[in-house]
Amino acid sequence: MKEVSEDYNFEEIEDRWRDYWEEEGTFKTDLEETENNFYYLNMFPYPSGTMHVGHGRNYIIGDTLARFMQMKGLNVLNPMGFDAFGLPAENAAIERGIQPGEWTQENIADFKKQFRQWGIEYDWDKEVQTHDPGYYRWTQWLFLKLFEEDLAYRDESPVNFCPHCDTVLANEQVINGRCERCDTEVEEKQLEQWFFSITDYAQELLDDLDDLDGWPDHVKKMQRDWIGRSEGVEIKFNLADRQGELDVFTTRPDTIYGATYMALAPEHPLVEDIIDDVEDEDQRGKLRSFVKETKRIDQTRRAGGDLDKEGVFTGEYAVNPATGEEIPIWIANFVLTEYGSGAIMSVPAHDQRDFDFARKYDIPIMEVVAPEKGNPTGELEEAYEEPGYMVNSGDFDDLDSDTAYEEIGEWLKEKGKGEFTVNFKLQDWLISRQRYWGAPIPMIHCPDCGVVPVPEEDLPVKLPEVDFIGNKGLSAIDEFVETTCPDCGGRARRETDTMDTFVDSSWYYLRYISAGDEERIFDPEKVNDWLPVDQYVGGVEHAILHLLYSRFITKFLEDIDLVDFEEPFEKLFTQGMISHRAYRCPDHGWVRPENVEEGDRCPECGEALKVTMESMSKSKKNVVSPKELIDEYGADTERIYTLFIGPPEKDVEWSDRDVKGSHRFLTRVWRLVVQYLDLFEEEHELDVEDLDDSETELWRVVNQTVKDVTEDLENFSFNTAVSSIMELTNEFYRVISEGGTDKGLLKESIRRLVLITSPFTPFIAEELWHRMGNDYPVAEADWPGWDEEALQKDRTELAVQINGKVRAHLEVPANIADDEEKLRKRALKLDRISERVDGKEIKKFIVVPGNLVNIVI
RNA sequence: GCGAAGGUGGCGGAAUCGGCAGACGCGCUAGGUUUAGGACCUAGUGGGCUAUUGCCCGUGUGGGUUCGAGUCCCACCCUUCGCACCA
Repeated sequence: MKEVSEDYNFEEIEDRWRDYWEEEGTFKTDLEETENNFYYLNMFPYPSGTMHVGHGRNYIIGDTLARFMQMKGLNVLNPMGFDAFGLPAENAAIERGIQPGEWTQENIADFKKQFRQWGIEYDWDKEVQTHDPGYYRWTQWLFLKLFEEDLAYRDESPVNFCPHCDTVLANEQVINGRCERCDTEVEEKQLEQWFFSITDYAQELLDDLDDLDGWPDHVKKMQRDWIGRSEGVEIKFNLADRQGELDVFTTRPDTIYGATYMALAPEHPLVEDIIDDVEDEDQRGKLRSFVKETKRIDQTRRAGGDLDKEGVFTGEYAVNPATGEEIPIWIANFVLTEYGSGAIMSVPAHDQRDFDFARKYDIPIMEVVAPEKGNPTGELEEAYEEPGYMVNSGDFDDLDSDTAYEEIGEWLKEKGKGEFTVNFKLQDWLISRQRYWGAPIPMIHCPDCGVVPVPEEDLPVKLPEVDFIGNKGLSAIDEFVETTCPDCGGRARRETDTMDTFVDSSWYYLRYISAGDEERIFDPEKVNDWLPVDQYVGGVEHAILHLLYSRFITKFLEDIDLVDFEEPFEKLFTQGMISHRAYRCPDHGWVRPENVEEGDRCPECGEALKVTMESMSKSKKNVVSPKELIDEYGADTERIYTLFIGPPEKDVEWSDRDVKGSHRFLTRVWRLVVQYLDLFEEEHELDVEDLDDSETELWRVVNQTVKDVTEDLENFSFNTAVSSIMELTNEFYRVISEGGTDKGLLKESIRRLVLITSPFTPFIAEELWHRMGNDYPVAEADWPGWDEEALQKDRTELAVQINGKVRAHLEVPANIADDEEKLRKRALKLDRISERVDGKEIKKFIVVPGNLVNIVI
């Protein structure tokens, strides 16, 4: 044993091994390998600003798992890249007068530095950056393929437009209906834009969720809700006073006899026609202003449901195809233009929304479904939305409503007035952005040939390099816009929209396999070897869009025979966010934790601060920077604390105080191992037979810990894995203090301790591993196994209960732990038991082997 | 409003095929060590009563099932997240 143990100098240690791993190529992956492949993937980041300890969670989890699986003998691919296009880069560029690419590259360099500091190792040979022309060339290629298959099309759609800035705004740039820059009221403008027909895949995207056993249920639920499938009937209503029909979608065709009015969304095409034909000027003006006002109100608020129902009567009527009656057509603010046909038949008796509206405007309420057969409720206080029996429905009376659904549907179909259909909430994917910093949509507008795709061989359509001062996107750059038509060679204009960045990220996981390939989007053979991704990990905020778009693109690629799998991500894990205390003064805003005065008071005014837990963000001044933390404690401490802090799927609170405990643990590991390094310079065999009781117990705990940590890592239970290793360390100290000295035992136990610690805290483990005489990276060592026999105890302690309450403990040899007769005898001999049991009848004697006995009296 | 997850010490959290609640860590208390502080080491730490052995209570609330419930069932309260006029 060494007399003086060297201090744990994490700074020196961590510096040493970063270069070593890089030089050794420890984490390079051979993609030609086809056996034992494991594709682990973290969602790639948007490189903006600098990372804080909250960002670290995702990557620390990934690095820990990748190292673990590598030691288990898997050929692990754990790549990283950057989702580099997007608005913040463009804004930063406008503010600073530089290229968005410059800003992005700086950030990427920062991110890489941070990964390195954390000891998070990637095979950078496989890196992808979505703003690299070598990447977005294939994003554009993908667009062309979709266009070829008629899955990319142009249509009119509203955009947010700021008349003051003369520019289109993204949704997040609109604050309360106003431009975030100049506070001008935002206008809605109709523009021709590009869409992907994701709705063609709606059913498939829904059905295949059932096969994703490795996905969390709540994510699948969110996707199901988002897709929003519902079955119903599309019904045609004749108009009373004009040509044409009014189409509506309903899930309750059985209630058609109760349809007492129609309601149109203000955007419905019929609305304009009707208003134009209104003769009374007052009335026309009234309708106009209602429509205008309702449209003006922020769409999201309208869809949000917190508005009172309002509407106006158009003066026109439709004919109920069931009753033949004329029913009024209203324009109503609660009808959504984007769902169904933007018009509904209203059945106030059996739909609460229609009921509220009818009450407000005195529209008749006709009950057509009664809870009991032939027994209508009469006066309704609220809509009856349950199934029941038909009344007031002509020939369909007394049928149960489910049967009526089918029969009325069929009847309408025969009359040519209805069709069974399926409706989805899912809309086609609007991919156009009127922005500079994205992948240009590779299309050309020719006055003679129309809209023409850029030939594949002309890709990429590169972003022009320009002085970056404007904010109008590509349309303002003449040398980009002006081109020639690939078909006729005449003068033509380029499409100036760029693609939504979700397009970039919908296929990046495929490109890692063929990063840098200039001939094709990827090598299908290798992609089929490696994908689907075995384990995907990222934030739950991407539960819907990113994952749905990726699934869509994968299904499309499967349809054009480029891949042979239908789902990109076999297993999915969504990790929670890290929040941190945030202090806010009512007068002076957010205050940095280190500036807070005694008693949580504001340093400016001394007022009591409001303390809340908030996700880390610069604006709330509550970010914890990895740099300061690592300077004080080292990267290993940050890593293990991040994993120890709580269950990875849950949101957790960062505590600067608790970090100390993790650091203390590493110091204990360090001291423990360093003092026994001498053992590794000599031969010492472990012979389990030679151990005393205390030493045997250590050996048992070593084996148990290896088992627990292995299983915990496989189950994403990092917090309990870390606590097991802490327990093992405590056990070492216990044995040593009790005089345990078996050299074979200590040597082998310490070896295993270092091995199982290494995925969590790779720097300290690598250092100790090398000091133990190994000359290759610990990540290339084999993950230790455990000996089932060593897990068994010789003696075991049982609780002795009387009527379910623990009254005594009994230590017995393990081999009689399930022998009822012997246990009964021994238990009854205990003073504390006999006192209570003597003279009473034992009604029952229950044995839970190895655990407890319960005497019922 | 609908849906999901969850309520466990002073704090973060363990333990759910029903079987000794509170592992591990923080904090706190006492002692040791140190020129001092920090760091480190040892012991203790759910609450109440008790000199101690020990007794009673205890996992959001109230019921229930069971020899035995944090865990299962019923009702309710609260928190967080997601969805939210989808016809």
